[in-house]
Amino acid sequence: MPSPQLLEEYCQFFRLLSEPARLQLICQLRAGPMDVAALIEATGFSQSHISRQLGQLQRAGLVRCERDGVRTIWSAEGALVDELCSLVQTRLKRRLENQLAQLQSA
Amino acid sequence: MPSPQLLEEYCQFFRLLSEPARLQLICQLRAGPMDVAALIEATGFSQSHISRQLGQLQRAGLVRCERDGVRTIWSAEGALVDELCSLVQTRLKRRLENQLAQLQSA
DNA sequence: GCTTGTTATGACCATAGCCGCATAAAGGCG
DNA sequence: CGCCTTTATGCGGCTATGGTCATAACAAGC
Repeated sequence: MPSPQLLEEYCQFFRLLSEPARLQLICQLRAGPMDVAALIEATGFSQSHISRQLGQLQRAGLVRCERDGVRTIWSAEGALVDELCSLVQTRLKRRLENQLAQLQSA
Repeated sequence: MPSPQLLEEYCQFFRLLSEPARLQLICQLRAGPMDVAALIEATGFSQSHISRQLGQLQRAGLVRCERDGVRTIWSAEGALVDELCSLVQTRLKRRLENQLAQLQSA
């Protein structure tokens, strides 16, 4: 079993992804770097909300930014989140398939 | 980008893992099936707390139970969580290595 | 049926964290 | 230096949920 500290780190990481707004921001940025105005346009979230969530993601190293004059261009870092989502998706699919099979055999 | 519904499903799944108590229960059960008394002994959590968390994990299909008389034997289902944690661990390690390298070069 | 031991659940409190509003900070332009 | 634009942040309300206590449901043995 992982140590308590490591367990806590895992949880903090998963918590970042447990918020639809944050996960959506990451996925959006995976399509390519964008500034905050574009993220507002794409997601409909408020400016302050986006800024906060990006701050959290940045501290975790999931996202980075570079300043272009007064604008801030954000981009996603690495494919980790993609891989995690892919694994979860496979799981969700299998689960639905099983439920379907049970219904059909009943 | 994933659809909003799928995004929501991902988040709900990650939220399950974002709670130290739940993740610890899963990891504990990965070592082998146990009943609630053993989980209380191993984790120090209260009986009702454990029961609630196991309920959530069961509804998500991460854990299953079989009754042995009056006892309920719980076991972890599948290696998904292990794989997810392993990916995250790799990430955490790389991140620390980078920070260390930056400190040493400074 | 009654008692005992084990697990699940309803009621409740406390707290964490999202979310918006207003505003501050920072950076460019005339 | 003022002024505007863009982003970050302090404050506060609200909701969701972790956690406990008490109790109900359930199973087994007498």
